[in-house]
Amino acid sequence: MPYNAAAPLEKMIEKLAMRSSLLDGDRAALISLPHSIASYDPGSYIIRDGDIAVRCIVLISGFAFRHKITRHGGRQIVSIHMPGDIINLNNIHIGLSDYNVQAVTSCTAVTIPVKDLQELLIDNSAISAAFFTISLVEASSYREWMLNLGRRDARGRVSHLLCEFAVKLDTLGIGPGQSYDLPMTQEQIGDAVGLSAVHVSRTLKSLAQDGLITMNKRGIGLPNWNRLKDEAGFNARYLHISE
Amino acid sequence: MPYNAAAPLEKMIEKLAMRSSLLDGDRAALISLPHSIASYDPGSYIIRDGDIAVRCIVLISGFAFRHKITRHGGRQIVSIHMPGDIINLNNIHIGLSDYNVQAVTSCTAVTIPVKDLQELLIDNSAISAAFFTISLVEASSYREWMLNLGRRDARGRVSHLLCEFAVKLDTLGIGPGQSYDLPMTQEQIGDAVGLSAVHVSRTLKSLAQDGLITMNKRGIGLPNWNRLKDEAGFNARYLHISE
DNA sequence: CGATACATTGAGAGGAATCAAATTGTGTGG
DNA sequence: CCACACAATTTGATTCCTCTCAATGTATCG
Repeated sequence: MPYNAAAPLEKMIEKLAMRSSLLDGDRAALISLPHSIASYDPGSYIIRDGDIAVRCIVLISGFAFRHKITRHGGRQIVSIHMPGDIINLNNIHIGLSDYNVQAVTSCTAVTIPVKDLQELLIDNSAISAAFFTISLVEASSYREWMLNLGRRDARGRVSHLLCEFAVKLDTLGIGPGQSYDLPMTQEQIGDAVGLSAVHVSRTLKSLAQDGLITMNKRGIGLPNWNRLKDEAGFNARYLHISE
Repeated sequence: MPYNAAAPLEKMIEKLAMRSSLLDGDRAALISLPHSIASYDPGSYIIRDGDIAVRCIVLISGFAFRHKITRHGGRQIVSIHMPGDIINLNNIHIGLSDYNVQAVTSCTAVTIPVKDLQELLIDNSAISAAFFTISLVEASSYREWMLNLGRRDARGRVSHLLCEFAVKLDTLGIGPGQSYDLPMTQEQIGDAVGLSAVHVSRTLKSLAQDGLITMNKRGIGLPNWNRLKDEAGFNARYLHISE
């Protein structure tokens, strides 16, 4: 059952289809890509800065993030990835990794030889356009994160991250929109928004006190989506989820 | 003289060729793209956040930057563009602009209908790969900027920007590497690295006092490239200039 | 029940923002 | 060549935000 065996790739295909219309033939071409399954423990590195990558890795379950580290040890998380994401999209055309990818939770992934993907892109312009578009949307997200890091205060930064998470989980059909499990420690949140873990704690508490969010354990509740969005200056447009 | 008339496109083609090997046929296909010339005054907007763009714009001379603005008026410059850059690469596949582009100096540009570019990408996989790669390199640069914004102090941020400028100008053959004209005000530098103009002034002075740079008017001298690189934690790898 | 990881809280220090003012640079026109 | 206006930079004083350090609280798990 080749089709069934390829079921994991469906998550990636759905993401691609969100970005560019794919015909049945395109889907079949994607499913027939040679690939294998890998799994990763929480905290383990999937890719290391400086690696030469020869396989593209598609996250199937779990969460992972990309990060970079300064010479002084400062860590910056640059993106957070969910099932269906290609966690090293750049390696399609650039061998050298300029970031680390680390599993947040237990992760399973599909790995595909870059060579095979490149050949597919040469043969199939629709799929090529879909991958290209994914990369352009990633860049859009990076721009919004830069705005967050450079020009918003602590409350704005944290609430913006919470908003983005809510919308992306909702798109995946994971969270109900009202509340969700945040699979990150406060230290990781801090590394994503350029704050210390301590200050993230304070900021979350402050947001909770003002009724913008509720918290229990790792769960985040969004009792007042509009006020949270307003605090964050959040506009989902940059995610280009539906045009 | 169709070839001559298309000379402006050469700048873009060189940048594409840096990223992916182009054959003579590929170059001919690019040169034959329909296009027209536009020019922009310093400070004028070339693209506005929210626009639906139907033409791609290739900078031929001058400098421009992309920026985003928060609800409270905070501005974040997310990238700085030089001759040969496509200043709205995302519009190849995404119509809606999520950022502004503003001319820093007087600029001339070539504009190409998106539709024609898309058709070219469908027909020519080598050119498609080159554009895709450009986008991936942009993303790499964004990641480095995020690290700069989130996890470096004022001196590190400013010196990192100066290093990036030096390397990019050098690649273009504009600066001699020892010194160059920085075509940005201190306010613009601040908006690029997430600082106030006042603090940029202080930081530049501090760098100059320590002998890392020299300053006169808009000119920046780099008397000690190694020490500056060290201060910035700069490693040009992320620019993927030569693999 | 300790061991460990994560979260909370407080005190203090420091970096950068803001506000305000002075200075310098740049260009224009008389 | 000077006077003027305007933009950009520099400097100082003050305030505020966030960090660091340290201590404590709270789960979770073997």
